[in-house]
Amino acid sequence: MASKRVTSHDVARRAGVSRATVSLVLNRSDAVALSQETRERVRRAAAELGYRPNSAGRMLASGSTETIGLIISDAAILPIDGFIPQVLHGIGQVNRERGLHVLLEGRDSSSGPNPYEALVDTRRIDGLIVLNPRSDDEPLRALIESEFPVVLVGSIRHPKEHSVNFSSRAGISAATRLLVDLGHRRIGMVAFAAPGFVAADARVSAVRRALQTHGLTMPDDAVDYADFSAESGYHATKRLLQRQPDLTAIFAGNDTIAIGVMSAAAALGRRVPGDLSVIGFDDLPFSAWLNPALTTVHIDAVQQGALAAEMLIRLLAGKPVDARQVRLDCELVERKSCAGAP
Amino acid sequence: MASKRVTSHDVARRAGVSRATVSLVLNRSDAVALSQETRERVRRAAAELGYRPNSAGRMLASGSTETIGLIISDAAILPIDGFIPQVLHGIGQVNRERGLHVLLEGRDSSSGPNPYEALVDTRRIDGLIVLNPRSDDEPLRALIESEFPVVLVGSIRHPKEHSVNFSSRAGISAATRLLVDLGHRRIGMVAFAAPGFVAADARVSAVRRALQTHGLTMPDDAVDYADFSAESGYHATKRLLQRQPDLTAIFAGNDTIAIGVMSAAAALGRRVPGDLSVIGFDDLPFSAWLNPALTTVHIDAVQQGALAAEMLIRLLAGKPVDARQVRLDCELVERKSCAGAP
DNA sequence: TATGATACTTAACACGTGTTAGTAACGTTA
DNA sequence: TAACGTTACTAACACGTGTTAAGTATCATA
Repeated sequence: MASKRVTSHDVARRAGVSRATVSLVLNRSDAVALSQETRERVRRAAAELGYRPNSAGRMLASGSTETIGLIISDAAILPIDGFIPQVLHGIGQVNRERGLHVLLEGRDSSSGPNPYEALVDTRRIDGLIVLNPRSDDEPLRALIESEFPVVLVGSIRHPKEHSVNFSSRAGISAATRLLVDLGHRRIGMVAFAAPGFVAADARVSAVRRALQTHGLTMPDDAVDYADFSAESGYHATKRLLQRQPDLTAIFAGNDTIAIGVMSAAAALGRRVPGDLSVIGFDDLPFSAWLNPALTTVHIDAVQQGALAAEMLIRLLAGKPVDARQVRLDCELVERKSCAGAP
Repeated sequence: MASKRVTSHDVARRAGVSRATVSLVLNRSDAVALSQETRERVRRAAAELGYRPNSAGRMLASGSTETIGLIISDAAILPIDGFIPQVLHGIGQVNRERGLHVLLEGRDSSSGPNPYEALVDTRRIDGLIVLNPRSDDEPLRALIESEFPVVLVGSIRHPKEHSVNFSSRAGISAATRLLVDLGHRRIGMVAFAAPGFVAADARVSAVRRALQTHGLTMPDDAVDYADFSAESGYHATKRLLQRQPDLTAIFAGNDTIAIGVMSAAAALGRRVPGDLSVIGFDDLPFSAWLNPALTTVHIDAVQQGALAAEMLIRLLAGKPVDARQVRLDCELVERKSCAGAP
C-alpha cells in the first residue's frame, strides 16, 4: 500500500471526475463553479485514498516551494553559542504556524564562495533568512540587489537590506550607568568575535560611546577579542587582565563569553563581583542560574527570529513592510555579577 | 537578467545539441557515447548562461530530492539545551560534504499528531533523522515499519529501528566509582526530563545499576525530575534537597540541569563541591569554564549527529549498514565539582 | 421551438527535468 | 555489395501537479 503512490489521477477516478476538478476542489475554495456535492465526493475520495499531493509537482506547476532558506553564516558557531538556537526557534515557530518549511544551510570553509546559488538559482526556496551576515559578503549584496526576498538577522548596512537587528544603546547605556554608579572607572571589554565582525564591533563602539557620556574612555588596550566560545573568552580575559591589571569591571561580548570571563577571574584569584564586576549580553536561558547570577543585557532572540520570519513572509506575499530595517530594544537585567568597585 | 530563467533547453540551443544531450553531459559522466568535443561545448554553453537546473524538475523526473528531513521531537528544547545544536552541527557537516540539503522541522503542541506525513508522503525528503524520539510515538513506529529510511538520534527500542545512541554505562560507572571513592553514600539525581522520556529514564536507571554494584541504592525519593532548562533543574534540586537533606552528591541529568543544581545548592547555602558534589552529563563546550568547572560525562554529540547522517546516507544509497543500532561510548571528565563527602 | 444565459466540468497545455528506445552516419568485415 | 557493429546523438515519454479556454448540459425566456 505504501509502495503505490496515490496521485490526483487516482482520486479523480475514484470520485468520478476529472483531475482538474480534484485540483480545484483541494486548492481553490473560492472557485464557486463547483457543486457542493462534487466537492464532498472529491474530498471523501482523497481522504479514503490518503492522497498527499507530490510537492515537486506542485513546485513545478505553481512556482512556489513553500520553503524558506536559512543560512548560518558561520556554522561552527551553532554548537558553541546559545544565541542562534534561540533565533532558530523563533523562526521555526512562525513557519510552523504558516505551514512553511525551513531549509537549513550551514556555511563553513568547505562551502563555496556563493552558498546562495545552490538554493536560489535552483529554485529550492521562495525566500531567505541570513543569520549573522558579514558585511564583506559580496554574493549576499548582489542577492539583495537582485530583489530576491532576503531578510537579515543582523545587518550588513546595505541601504536596500531587509533586516531585524538590535539597537543596543538603551541596554548598554543602562549597564554603563550601573557600573559608573557603583564607582567603576577603569572598565574593559572582551568582544565576542574578532574585529571585522560587524555585530561584535558594534557592541564595542556602543560601550565606548556610553562611557564617553560619563567622561570615561576605554583605550584599545582595555579591549581584547574572543572567538565565540567560553574558552576563547577565558584566554582573552587572561590576556586583558595581564595587560590592564587595574580594571575593575568587564563587559563581556555575550553571555557565553561572560562564562569565560568569570572563569578567568577565578583563575587569577579575583572574586566576582567583589574584585571584578562582569556584565554579559544576550541573557541566555541559563544565565540567571550561573554562579554568580549574571547581570546582562537582555535580548529577545526568539522574537528576533520570529520577526525576521514574519517580515520575510510579508515580502513573499508581496505585502509592504512597515520598515525595511527593524530594530528591537534591549534592557539591562540586574543580577549578582556587579558590585561596588574595590 | 534575473527575470528570465535559463532552462536546459536554452543551453541545448546555444550548444547546438538536443536537450537530452545536455542532461547526459551534465549528469552522467559515465555515458561514454558522447564525444569530448560535444561535452566541452555543452559545458561552456551552460557556464556562459549560468545554467542551474530547476530542482523541482529534477525531483519530479528523478524521484530523488537530495534532501533529508530533520525532526526535533520537542522544538521547545532547541533554545534551552546545548545538546541539540551540537547534533545539528554534526549532521550539517556531513550533509554539506555530500551536497545534501537539510529540511528542519520542529515539533510542538501546534503540530499535528503526525508530522511525518507532511514531509514523507509529499515526497519532500529522501530520508529522515529524528532527534529525541519518544517511544509512544505511534506514527514514528509505523514509519519505521514502512521501511522508509529513518535514523533516530536516541532510541524508541523498536527492533527494526536504525539509531545512533550512547551506552552510558562506562561513563556512569566511572562517575559512580569516583563518588564512592570520595566517600559518598547518599547520592541523588535530577533527571533532565519527566518520567516517560526514554533517554532521561535510561540515565536514571543506569545510575541506579551502577550504585547497586557498590551495594548502594537510590530510592525514588532521591530522584527528582526537571524539564530541560537550568531553571527547572534549580527548582527540582530545591525540592530534592528539602526532601532528602542528607544527600552529599547529585547526578544532574545533563550539564544544563547541572547549572540549576549548582545554583540551587548555592541558594541553600551549600558549597559545591565542599558540601555537595555534582556530576553532569554531556560536557557542553562551556562546562569546563563554569564555576566550579563541571565534572561530567563527556558525550561527543557532534559525532553522534555525523554518524546518524552517515548512516542515513548509506541507507539512501542502498548500501548495507554494519549495525542497525550504533552505540557510542562516553567517558568521565574529572574537573572541580566533586570532592570528598562532608 | 429557438435563444441565450447559467452552472458545472474537462481537455489541453505548462512547468523543467531524467531516461530509454531508436535513428542516422560511418566504417568494417564477409 | 551487403550485412553488421559502433559511435553520436535525439525524439518521445514520464514524473505529478496548477490553470485556463472551451465545452456540455440545464433551464428560463421570448
